[in-house]
Amino acid sequence: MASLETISSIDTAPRHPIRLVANRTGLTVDLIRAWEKRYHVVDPARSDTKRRLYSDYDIERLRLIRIAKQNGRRLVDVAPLTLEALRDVVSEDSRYDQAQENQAEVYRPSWTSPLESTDTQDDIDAMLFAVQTMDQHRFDQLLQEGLVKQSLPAYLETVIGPLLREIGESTRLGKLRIAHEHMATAHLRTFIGALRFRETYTGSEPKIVITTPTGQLHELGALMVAALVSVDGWLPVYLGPNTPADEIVACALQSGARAVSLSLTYPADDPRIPTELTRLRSQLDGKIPVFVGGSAAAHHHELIDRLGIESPLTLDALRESLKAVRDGRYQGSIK
Amino acid sequence: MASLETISSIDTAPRHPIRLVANRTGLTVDLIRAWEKRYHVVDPARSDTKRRLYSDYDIERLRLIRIAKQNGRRLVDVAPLTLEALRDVVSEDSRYDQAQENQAEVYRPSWTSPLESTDTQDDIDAMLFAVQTMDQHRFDQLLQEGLVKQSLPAYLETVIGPLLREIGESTRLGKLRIAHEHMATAHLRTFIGALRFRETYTGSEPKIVITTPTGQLHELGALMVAALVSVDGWLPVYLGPNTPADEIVACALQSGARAVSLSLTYPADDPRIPTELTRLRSQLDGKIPVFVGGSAAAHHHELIDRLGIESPLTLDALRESLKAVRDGRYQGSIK
DNA sequence: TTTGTCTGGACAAAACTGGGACAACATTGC
DNA sequence: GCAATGTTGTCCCAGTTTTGTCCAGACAAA
Repeated sequence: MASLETISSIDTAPRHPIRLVANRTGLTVDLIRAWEKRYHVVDPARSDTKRRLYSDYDIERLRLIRIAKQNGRRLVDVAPLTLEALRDVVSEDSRYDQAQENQAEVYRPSWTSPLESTDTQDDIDAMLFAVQTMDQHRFDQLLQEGLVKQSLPAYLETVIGPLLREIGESTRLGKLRIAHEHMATAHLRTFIGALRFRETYTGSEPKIVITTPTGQLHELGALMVAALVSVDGWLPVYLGPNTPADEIVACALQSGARAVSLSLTYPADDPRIPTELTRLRSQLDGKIPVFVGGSAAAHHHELIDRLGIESPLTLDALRESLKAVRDGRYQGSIK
Repeated sequence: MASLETISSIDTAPRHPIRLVANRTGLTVDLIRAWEKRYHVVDPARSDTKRRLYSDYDIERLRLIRIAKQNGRRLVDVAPLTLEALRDVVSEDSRYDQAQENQAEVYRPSWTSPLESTDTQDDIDAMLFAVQTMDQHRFDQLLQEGLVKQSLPAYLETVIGPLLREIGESTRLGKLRIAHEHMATAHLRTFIGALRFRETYTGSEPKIVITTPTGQLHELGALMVAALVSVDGWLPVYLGPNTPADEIVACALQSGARAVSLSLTYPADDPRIPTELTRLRSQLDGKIPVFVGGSAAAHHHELIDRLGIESPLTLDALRESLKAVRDGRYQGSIK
């Protein structure tokens, strides 16, 4: 295996013991050995006392295979694939998977496991418990672990989003203290903020300005969008929350952005929103599309339609629209 | 005075008995000796009566090795590593999914002199320029590079702090737009927030609650403190900005924190500050010291003194006071 | 005196290895 | 539908390596 030509820059030097591989991939030690025994999923080098020694390349393979399985692939099918082929399979699944998420239960083949949904709910519950017990360290750990199991877009949609809603809800109902919510929010701000730096930038990516308009102080939704679009080859110009329309325009023009994305959450009926949106749309070159999302976007449905602003209903819909923009296929308000 | 920092600011003077080392690292005395016997993990100096005397350097090594083991490394593999190599291994392991693409080629223009003599003001100017040109990517790059040149505490004190002040000042004078400031602030929020995860935690660190009181919406100062104290072996419970006194108390008690730190910046004369501070001090067990810092702390000098709240003038003074608390040497308001 | 540290060695628990068994479940063929 | 077959995660075993703990007797510190 050491002679495998690797296009990617992943290190093939064998050095990691099996326990560490288990930690990183979320697989059990037994399972890693079983996979090797049955399908030669990996073929680790050995120490002088026959201990298995894995390379970074092996770990990445195992991680991807785990995600592929989570998406319903069979081990037999994915085991022989190269790393590149695995990447393709996984990224393809992540989108298809989410599209199905929004469809009727009936059509769902058995392999889009009940396991997955209960599994993620378990994860979220565990995170809520960590928040409730003020265990910031555990909270971070759970967030990191969850990310191993699926692709970034799927993770944002199925874990982070629901988690944010549940934290908000629990605080409103008094199940969590304000201090708990503060802690969780502050930590998520750091965590989500770091997500987009998992991607590598070449400098030639199209830019997108991401923020929230005046009066909207909650930035996590916008930050999620920034992480999300990074995956699809955008370079976010992230401005944080509460940016006046004029400033958004100035920023978009100066940076040469190809799109603008806003997040609306709370308060939903802020009277400044219509003013700001109108102002923004009118000052921007018509070629720069504006996207609006977040739970409060629905409250301004008519206005948004009238202004010719896009308002995708899911993160996945946003991704698709942005791909059209990026590839030059965007042509005004589609809807 | 030229800022010639030693590569690592860790003291190599041998002075700690084995018991203290065990307490600080969470290892048993027997184990420390066993590791030395079998793998020469450390090679402590000896007193004239053959007692082992460990340096801060040794302690750091042992701490890291313990964490490496928790991550699944084998003792045989990590024992021979240098402190720097250990740091790399550990931070790689605990943040395995954090893409480290910082290996980008460093083409250093001929006009920049060698690393040591580069003036920090030049760095800050370059950062300001990146902000002004909305070059977020470059801004991030400069931040990362600057961090390599010095220790984290020194970096916060000499680069990040001044940078924040200059950005604020420039915005007020109209040299920067609000959009620029937003971009910079949002990015720094992510960057500083991630800093404390350069450190690794064993779970046995004393905790410190860090936040800003009601009305204080700027969190970067508090976040800097969180990053800072992580270096000295504290586990920050970071609550973000704008936390009511009652919630701070609840959080401190629930998490079993050994200290509380607040940051005051703007507005300096908010009438809620005295109320909140008084409330906080009176509700907290007298054994939990409260520290207040930030540019607005001076405005409340008398009150702070009267309440017996600590108000160290520099980040360094804060570190020292916290060390006293951590090692049980704290005894009420010292001043 | 009492408590803590030292050395060297013994011992036991934990972890890893190859091999195999087995139950849960999915798929296929009828 | 139902039975046969295939897939896959988990567990058990016995032998080896690695690692944590304990002990005894000598000495040092408080």
